[in-house]
Amino acid sequence: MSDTSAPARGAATLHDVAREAGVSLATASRVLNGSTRKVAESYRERVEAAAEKLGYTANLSAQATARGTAAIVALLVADIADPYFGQLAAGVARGADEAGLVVTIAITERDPQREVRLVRALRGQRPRGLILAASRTEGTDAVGLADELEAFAGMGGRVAVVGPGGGSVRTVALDNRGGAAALGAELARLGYREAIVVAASEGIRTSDDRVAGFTEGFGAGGGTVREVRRAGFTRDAGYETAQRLLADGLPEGTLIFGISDVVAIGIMSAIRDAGRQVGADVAVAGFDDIATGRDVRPGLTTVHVPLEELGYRALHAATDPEWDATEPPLPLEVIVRGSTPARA
Amino acid sequence: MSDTSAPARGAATLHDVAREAGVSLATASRVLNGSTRKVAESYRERVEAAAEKLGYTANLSAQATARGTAAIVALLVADIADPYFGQLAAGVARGADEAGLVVTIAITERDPQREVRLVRALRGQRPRGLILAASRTEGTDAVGLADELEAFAGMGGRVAVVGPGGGSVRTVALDNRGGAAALGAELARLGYREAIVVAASEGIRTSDDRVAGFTEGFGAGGGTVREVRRAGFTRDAGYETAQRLLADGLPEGTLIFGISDVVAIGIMSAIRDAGRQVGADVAVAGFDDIATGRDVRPGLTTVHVPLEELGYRALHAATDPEWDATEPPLPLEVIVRGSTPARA
DNA sequence: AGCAGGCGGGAAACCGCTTGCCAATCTACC
DNA sequence: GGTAGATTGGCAAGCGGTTTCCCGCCTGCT
Repeated sequence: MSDTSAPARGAATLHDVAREAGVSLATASRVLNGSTRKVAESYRERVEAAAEKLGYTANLSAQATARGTAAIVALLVADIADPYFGQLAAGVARGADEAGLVVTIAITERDPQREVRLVRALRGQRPRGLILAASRTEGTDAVGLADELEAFAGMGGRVAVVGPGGGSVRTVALDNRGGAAALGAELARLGYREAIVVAASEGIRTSDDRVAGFTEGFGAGGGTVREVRRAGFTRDAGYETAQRLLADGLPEGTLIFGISDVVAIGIMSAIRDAGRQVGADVAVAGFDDIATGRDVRPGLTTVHVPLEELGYRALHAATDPEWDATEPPLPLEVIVRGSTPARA
Repeated sequence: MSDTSAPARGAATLHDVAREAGVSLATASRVLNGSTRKVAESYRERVEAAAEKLGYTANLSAQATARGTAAIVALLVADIADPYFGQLAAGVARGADEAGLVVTIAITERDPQREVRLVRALRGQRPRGLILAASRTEGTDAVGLADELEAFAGMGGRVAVVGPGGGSVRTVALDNRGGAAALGAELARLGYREAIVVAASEGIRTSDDRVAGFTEGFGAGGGTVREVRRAGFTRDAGYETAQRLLADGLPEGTLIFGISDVVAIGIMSAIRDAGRQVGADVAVAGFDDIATGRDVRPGLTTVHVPLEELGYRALHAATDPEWDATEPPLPLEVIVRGSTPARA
């Protein structure tokens, strides 16, 4: 089908196109890749025809080498199978598509060491920007992420972190603390008085902020956080922690706040598997509002985070030269569903 | 922190490293990037020290330009927020990481036009391989995907498609038909006699195969597929279709087979929202065994597809020079959960 | 001691594309 | 009709690496 005058071997190069069109390399380049210089209509047509005929596609690597920067944005997530990151990635991908950028993705598996290695590797691509969406741990970061990021910034790349940022990097803020406080307040209003929080380990900002916010809001409403259990960000961590909690004996009417929806859903499953009832018996709340929260029964009470939009914004933070740092944080919204019925 | 003898501007280049180490460009290249040629230990050390000191990272674009091929594998999915693709992508990412490849991802949004455009764009990266995971539509493909893929293969790239493949491309097979048949048979055995299938539009191979297989297996067991409703592959499509189905009147004991878990979960939600019971009242089954299927109640009966492994295999199909096309397809397994209780 | 052969460093060509600069052609105005 | 100025091709020098040769030097064998 497409064997017209097949280039000897491999892809057609700009050279081939130029020759085919009978113009110089420079002219062909100017026609095919955005250049400010004008090219006469007749030439332009010839070049375009030749390119079409040869099925020419610019070699992005060569282009990047010549231009010194690649039309790439790198995305670092903890786990792409996690719906939280999936939705976020969708937003990033949409923005990238609009901006004509390619997105490369890397998985940290929540391992800080790995994260540093990956940033270093991605740096090699000379991407326009780098989006860090893996939950970052606080301060010290003994392993040198900061250095690596600095190096990246030093070569002209922009770094955007979603979630608790800080420092010089651009941050797409998420008011974890405020959202959790609102959730806590609402739950206190619904009549809950005792809560257990299933969080990630201390030092993970996202987790810490949510715990702090929740404690604050719930406390202000007259509730007490009886205990903070440390788990992880996964469904299974939630499941297992809840199992232990249940084994220890969980009075009716207790509320469990899972640090994220994924965790909360694991908790719900454990409760049901133990023969208890989610809702009136043991209430559960989460955070993020991932799609699944609508489909479990009872529905999961949570704080809505516009994940897709978050990713979209992160993309822009990581690529727009003039990014408005003052843009207001995305609004979070408490969503009450059946997993936390009002207490009598 | 890292200001030793900061390169004038931008990243350190191999040039910088060579100069710093007092060796030639060639030697530095040989030390830092896999070369078969040996370099004396003393030189090697000097170069490595220099690289370390300067925080050198090879410019992948330049490397790709010089080598003619990039250490990249491109992944095309319909929707990265969909857990099916998320898990698949996780497998791809794992394999890529092991192989030292970077993965770039693109979203087709299930639009064939877009898909062609994306393949063309990705081609520009000269990736080692391309993984097509977006459900492909049958035959004709008026828009020229085949040509585009051929062009890609022509320049030395490998194409792997997961799911119903065919033609010259490498295929990571999934026995949709057999799996669905097994599911149908099992459900018939459980006592179901009437089923409604909620599928995607005709022409989508994955959907067609599952419908055919299910009809076959269910029929062989004595059941009848009363109707095939056309929807899409999304949760909402399932939800809405089920709503209509319910409005039309759904006799107790009916079984609804959703073409994928995502669809089936939408169906379950619609049933419950309509005040009916999932299970004894209206039974539901899906296909894929996404993680969420465990957490809804009742649990979703489905066919287990090792998605992560599927992605992992796809990665290899798309990159290994000698890929064993005869490798047996991944085993599928029917998983019966509460959404399809045995009928009296 | 003499010579072949292997080892390994370095110069330079090249990968595909961009872009600064030069020069040729064209337009316009006096 | 001549000349200044504006257009717009094309040449060639990069961009940061890789890799082919070439060649000097060290071994080892006779």
